[in-house]
Amino acid sequence: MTEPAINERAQHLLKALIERHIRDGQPVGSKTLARDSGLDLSPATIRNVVADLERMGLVHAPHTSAGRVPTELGYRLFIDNLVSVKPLGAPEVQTIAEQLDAEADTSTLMESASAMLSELTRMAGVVMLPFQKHEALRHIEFLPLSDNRVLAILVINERDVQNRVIQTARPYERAELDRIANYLNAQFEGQDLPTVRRKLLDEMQGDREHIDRLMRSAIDMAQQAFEGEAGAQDYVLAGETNLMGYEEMADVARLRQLFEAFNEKRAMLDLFDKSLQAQGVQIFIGQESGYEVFDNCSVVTATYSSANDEVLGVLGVIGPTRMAYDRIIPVVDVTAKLLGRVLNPRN
Amino acid sequence: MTEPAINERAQHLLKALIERHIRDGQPVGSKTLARDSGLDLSPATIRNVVADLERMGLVHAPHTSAGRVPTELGYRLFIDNLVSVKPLGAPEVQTIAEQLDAEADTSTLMESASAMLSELTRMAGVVMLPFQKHEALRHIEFLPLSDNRVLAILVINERDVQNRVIQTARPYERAELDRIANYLNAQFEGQDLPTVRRKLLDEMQGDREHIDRLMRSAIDMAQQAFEGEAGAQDYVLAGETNLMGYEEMADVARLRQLFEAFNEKRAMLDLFDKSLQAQGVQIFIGQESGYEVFDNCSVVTATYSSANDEVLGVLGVIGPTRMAYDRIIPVVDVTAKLLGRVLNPRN
DNA sequence: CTTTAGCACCCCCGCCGGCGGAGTGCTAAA
DNA sequence: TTTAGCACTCCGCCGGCGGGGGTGCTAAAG
Repeated sequence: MTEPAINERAQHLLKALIERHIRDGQPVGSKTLARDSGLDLSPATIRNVVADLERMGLVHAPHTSAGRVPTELGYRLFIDNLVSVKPLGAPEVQTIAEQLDAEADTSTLMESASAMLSELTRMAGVVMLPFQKHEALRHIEFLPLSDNRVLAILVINERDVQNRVIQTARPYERAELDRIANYLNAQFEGQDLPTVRRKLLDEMQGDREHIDRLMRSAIDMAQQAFEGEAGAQDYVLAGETNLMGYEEMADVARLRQLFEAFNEKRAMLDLFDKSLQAQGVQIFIGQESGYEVFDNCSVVTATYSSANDEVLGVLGVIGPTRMAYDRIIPVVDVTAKLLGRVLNPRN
Repeated sequence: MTEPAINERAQHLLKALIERHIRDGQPVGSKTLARDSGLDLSPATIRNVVADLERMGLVHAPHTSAGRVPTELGYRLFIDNLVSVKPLGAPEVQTIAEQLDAEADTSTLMESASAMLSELTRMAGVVMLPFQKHEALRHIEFLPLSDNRVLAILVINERDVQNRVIQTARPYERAELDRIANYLNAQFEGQDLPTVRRKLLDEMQGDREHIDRLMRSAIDMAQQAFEGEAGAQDYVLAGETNLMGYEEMADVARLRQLFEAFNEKRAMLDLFDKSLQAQGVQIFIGQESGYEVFDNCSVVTATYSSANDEVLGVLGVIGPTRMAYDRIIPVVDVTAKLLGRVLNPRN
């Protein structure tokens, strides 16, 4: 039982069928297809071909004697081999570039990127926060609080400020904290966080008797300040409500699951992690994601990279599987490229 | 044409009707009401009374010869005069108190409060960020960035850290920035932000020729650092997805509008602002909010206050008008009280 | 005057059957 | 291999029908 060959003509018809279905959402029949496939074939012939496509699992009839609808497999083939991507026009690229304000701080930038994605695609836009692999410590500062607590302020990579409260064994004076901070700044400024963490660990391992009180305090505090710092992944989502506009999302129960998945983040982070394996645009169709909540949805992602081709993170959109891939793909692609470019100078 | 008097018995029946409707969501008929109103009346009598209630606009029949459903006016009367609030049990109060961790920083606290509200009520929980009326400047610090830009870090009220990038006329050295920060800290530490702003303005007005270069730079920078700082209101929302579980929210289009309102924040902030007029629990039923998006929804709010009865902010829940007010009201009330208590020590 | 039983009536809702439209698979001819 | 013809299938829509829940009115009882 050999698979029927999928010849040129069948591919062409599959393409026409999917494009048509993407446009109007209806099952596509042989007559319609005969009309706008471009090929000069009768409906009867087309029926034969489409029956083959069905046997191959590329299309599917919702019920006997209805037109055909693409299956996930059909979409897969379409995306891998058939889709003709429409490049974005220069003015559109221009607009995107302008929206991504190089002056803004990282999180604002992420937000405008995902807002843009959602606006351009009328679906939900997602931007995963960039990896902090190369977070360099810019500055550290301590402020005394009440009850043996100290507020640690870290400045990382030029302009990202983080702060946390740490517990100390005894109260510290302002002056003492300043000395500690000075020591740490002198020691570690400009180095990246993994390095700093490693060095701190080394210091700890060393003979603690032989290091002075100041250093010991400094190391203890720094240790606390940097801990838990190891990249808690997160993302910025925008335009979820766009998804409520699609009939294929009309089921409130499913919609709810989807939105809960957005809140819980697990599934999304997982999926976006996967798409880091390869560079460039990647597409997960329905079940391919491995998560039930994304049934009937596709996720189009792209990694964004610094000038030296180091992957900084990943962004994308999520919407119904029936989406206009020919337009979505370039939008995601271009946004990723531009975001990478804007983000680059700050590393 | 005088309004029919709403006597004791009619009120009792209205109460029973609304309680019943809240429980099962169905229109309530005379037979049902006769059974579980507690009064020993025949359905026929009840029909007469309920017809009066309808004339008064307190209940409404979805169609001829159907049971009755409360109107907004009916709910209003119910809430103002009839509802018997069930106080929370001590263990429940205990649980809430434990969830609100006094050690956490403000925004974490807001998040757990709204998560709690949404969990306890199975609706959406909202906590408006506390007013920063009495924000005291704790510490200010500057770090040089490239291109005549400076990163300003403000520590406010013990542990809230804010930062912004400011433009300067010329590049500054690290040492110079430190001197400026020292000057500002010496001058303003511990004072609240409005005062600081006013003093800065005064200094600006003064004869700029007679103040030295350092001070001038300091004032310019501080000016920039503090500007735009004037309380951008915001809130923390949790459990929106709970709302997707109610049949009265089954209409995706309306749901979408509601969620968009959550994102845009305008309507919500406005409504919460209104409820600051009075202390304690307040309830907006459907149209009363003045916003169409909240049709069929009720918003239950309560202000939370410091020990000296100064209102710090407001929190609440939003859900379908058909909600169990007897339970929701105390939950919101208690949460507000406890949040006020936890928040208090830090001012 | 109030309460109640009885009764006719009303409207919603779910169900069924018929019908038109769209599209299919098969067969046989070109 | 392609195509016309044809019988068939299924969906969606409409209208009719019946049952159930509930009402308003009337008249009698308290």
